[in-house]
Amino acid sequence: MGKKNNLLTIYKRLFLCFGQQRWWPADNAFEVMVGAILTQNTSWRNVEKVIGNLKKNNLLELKKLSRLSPKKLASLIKPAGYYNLKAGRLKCFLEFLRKSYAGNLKKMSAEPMLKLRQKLLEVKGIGPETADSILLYALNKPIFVVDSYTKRIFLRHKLIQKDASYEQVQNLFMRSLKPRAQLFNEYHALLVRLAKDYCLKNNPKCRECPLG
DNA sequence: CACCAGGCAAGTA
DNA sequence: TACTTGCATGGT
Repeated sequence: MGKKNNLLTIYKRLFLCFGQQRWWPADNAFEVMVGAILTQNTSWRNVEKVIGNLKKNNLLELKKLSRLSPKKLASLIKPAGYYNLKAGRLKCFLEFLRKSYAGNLKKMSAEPMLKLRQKLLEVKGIGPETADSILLYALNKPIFVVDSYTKRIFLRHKLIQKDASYEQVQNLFMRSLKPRAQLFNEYHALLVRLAKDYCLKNNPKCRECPLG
C-alpha cells in the first residue's frame, strides 16, 4: 500500500471532470515564449488579439520582431496592455535569445533545465512564472508552473500557507509528483480551468467545486 | 460604474 | 525581508 498522494488524487479528479485542456495553444515554441510575456497579469483573450495581429503582419519571428523599434512594437502589442513595458521586456528577451543561442531554440533547449531557468530569471521582465511557462510549455521541460490560481485553490483547500512563496508551492508539486512534463502541463491547465469555471468571485458554482 | 486578467520590478522602511 | 506602487487594455 503506497503512501497517499493528495496531489495526484486531485489531478485525477480534475482530469476526469474536465478532460484534456490542450495547453499551450500555439503553432511553435517561439509563439509560446512571446505569449508567456504578453500574458503577464493580462487576460489570454487580449493576448490572442496581439498574437493574431503579429501573425497577420507576418512578424511573429525572432528576426522580424528584433528589427522593430520599441515604439513600433509597442503599438503592435497594444491590446495586451502594459504595452510600453512589455515591448521592452520582449526586446530584452529577444536579445537574450540572440546573444545566448544565436536565436536557435534547439540550443536553448539543450541546456540543463535549472541552469536555463536561472538564465531566464536574469532577463529583465522574466520572473518565476514566465520562466517556468517558457520551460514547460515552450520547451517541454518538467517544471511546475505556479500562478495566482494555483495558490488560491490550494490555499482554499488548506494545502499551503497563505504566505507560501512561489518556490515553496512549486516544491510541493515537484516533490509529490513524478517529473513528467505532460503531467505538469495538464495539471496547471486544469487548475486554471477549475478556477475559471468555479472559483471566480461571484460565481454561484463556487459551492459545487469538484474538489469538495 | 468597479473589478479583474495565465506578473514583474523598483522603491521604501 | 516584507510591503507598496506603476504599468494599461478589454471584458463582465
